[in-house]
Amino acid sequence: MERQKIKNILLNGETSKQVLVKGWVRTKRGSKNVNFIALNDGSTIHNLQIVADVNNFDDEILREINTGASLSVMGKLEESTGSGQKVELIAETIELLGKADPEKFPIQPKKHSLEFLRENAHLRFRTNTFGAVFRVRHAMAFAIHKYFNEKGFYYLHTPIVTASDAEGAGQMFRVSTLDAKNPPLTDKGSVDYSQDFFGRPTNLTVSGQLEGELGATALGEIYTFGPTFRAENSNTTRHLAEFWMIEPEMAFYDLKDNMDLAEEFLKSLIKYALENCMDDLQFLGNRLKEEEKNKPQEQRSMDLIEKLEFVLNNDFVRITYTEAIEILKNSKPYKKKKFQFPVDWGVDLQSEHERYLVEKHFKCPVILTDYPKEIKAFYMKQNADGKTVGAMDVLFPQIGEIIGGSQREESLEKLEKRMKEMNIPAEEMWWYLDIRRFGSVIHSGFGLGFERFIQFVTGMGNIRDVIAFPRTPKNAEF
RNA sequence: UCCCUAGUAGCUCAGUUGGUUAGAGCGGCGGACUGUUAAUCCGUAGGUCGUAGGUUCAAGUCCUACCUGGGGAGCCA
Repeated sequence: MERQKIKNILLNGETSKQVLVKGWVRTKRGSKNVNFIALNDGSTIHNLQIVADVNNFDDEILREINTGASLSVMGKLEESTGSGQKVELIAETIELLGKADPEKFPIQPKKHSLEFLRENAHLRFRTNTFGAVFRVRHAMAFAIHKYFNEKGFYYLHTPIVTASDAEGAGQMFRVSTLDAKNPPLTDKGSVDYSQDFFGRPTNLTVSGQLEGELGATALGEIYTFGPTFRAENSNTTRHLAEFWMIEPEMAFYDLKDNMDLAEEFLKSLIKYALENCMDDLQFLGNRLKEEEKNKPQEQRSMDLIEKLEFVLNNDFVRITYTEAIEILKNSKPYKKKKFQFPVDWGVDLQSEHERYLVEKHFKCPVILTDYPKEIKAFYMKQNADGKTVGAMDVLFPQIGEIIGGSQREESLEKLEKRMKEMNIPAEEMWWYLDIRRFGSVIHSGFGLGFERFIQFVTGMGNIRDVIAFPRTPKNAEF
């Protein structure tokens, strides 16, 4: 007999039919004559209720059906006489596939703190919350590929190991096969990387963008979706040392095209989540409400599903950096000196400023554009005013910057000049400059932090709870 | 990296101005129960109070250092 998924049975199972299911026990309840087993197989957040007549089974096997144990159950699907579920499985045979010692299995049928579950990341998939998060995460990854594929973008695999350290996106992880205790040295006493595996210093990538531009200026539109590594000592709810990033890069796109794409892209993902993950989103929404029950009203977040629908149905606000500075200077917290950091044209916006704009002033996702060139990367399109560059950051409530992107400088001359000003070694990046030498075109792109986006969709407050095995400073367990 | 905060039973936490033998709920185990919904009821076991020093007649409680977690900031996605 073929095994059926619980999702399928709950959706369109026919009563009086013989079915076979396999899964893990969430709880077992019982009385003298009958035992109820909530079985979950990961296909859905919902459990299938198994009804076991005590008289039909050995005491031995019933005793070993504990939370966490795995079972194979065959029986007849029937309408449930109890409330809480439409159908239930009247067990005829139960095979205990794997025991779970109730004294040792850490996941109990009760509420666990997210901190505790993080320390049991290998088992936390077995909880409702993490089951929901990882099903949604999968759906979003799939929706990303679907969106770009339908738009004619090509999925480009940019390298994980890179020799360029000029990407300017923070500290990198060194990749080396040299003996760390006793590395070969040059005459001058520094480490001789010419003897290393690649014959030069190499690192894990901090961005696939530069290689992405090479692909885009031939294939037209590409995107990357891969792991990214930053060796920053960041200890926040929004940072990981290893995270996943989506980086589309498009030839012939100017900054406005870039913004249009970013907005349409985000909305299509949210739409996909609402259409395909409603069960899980509802659970996550309730979880969030429960968690925030003790918070004062004004600190509570909007209902998860309402929030997603709101973002889907409203245009993102688009303003320039200069306009944002004006708004901040006229704001109440600025006048009352509530901001901790200064607001002046030329300084980078702090999270408190971004939060004010998004959460208080506009109450809506905001795209900020045209930042001062001094606070942005060398490759961004230099605007005619000589002061700003064609950058765009998409700011979301609670998460902050979810997308960072720009139109890229396509003029070889201007780019080389800017690199010189910023002390970026042009010789090492000859390949990056070559696309400006040969058939240069305007082009744009952006990077979406996948985990930050999953935080937004699931309402999870800590980025470590939306990736299976988080890598953070001092933590690489599992 | 900086600031704040926490670490007591398997989990979540209480533990008074330092004072005798360290507490609860949940979970586990044993039993009861006519179909339960994180079932309920009765009983029971379970602790090097994060680690190392120090102050004191006396430290879970006070002090110092370190470790780990959480929140915030910076850096960024």
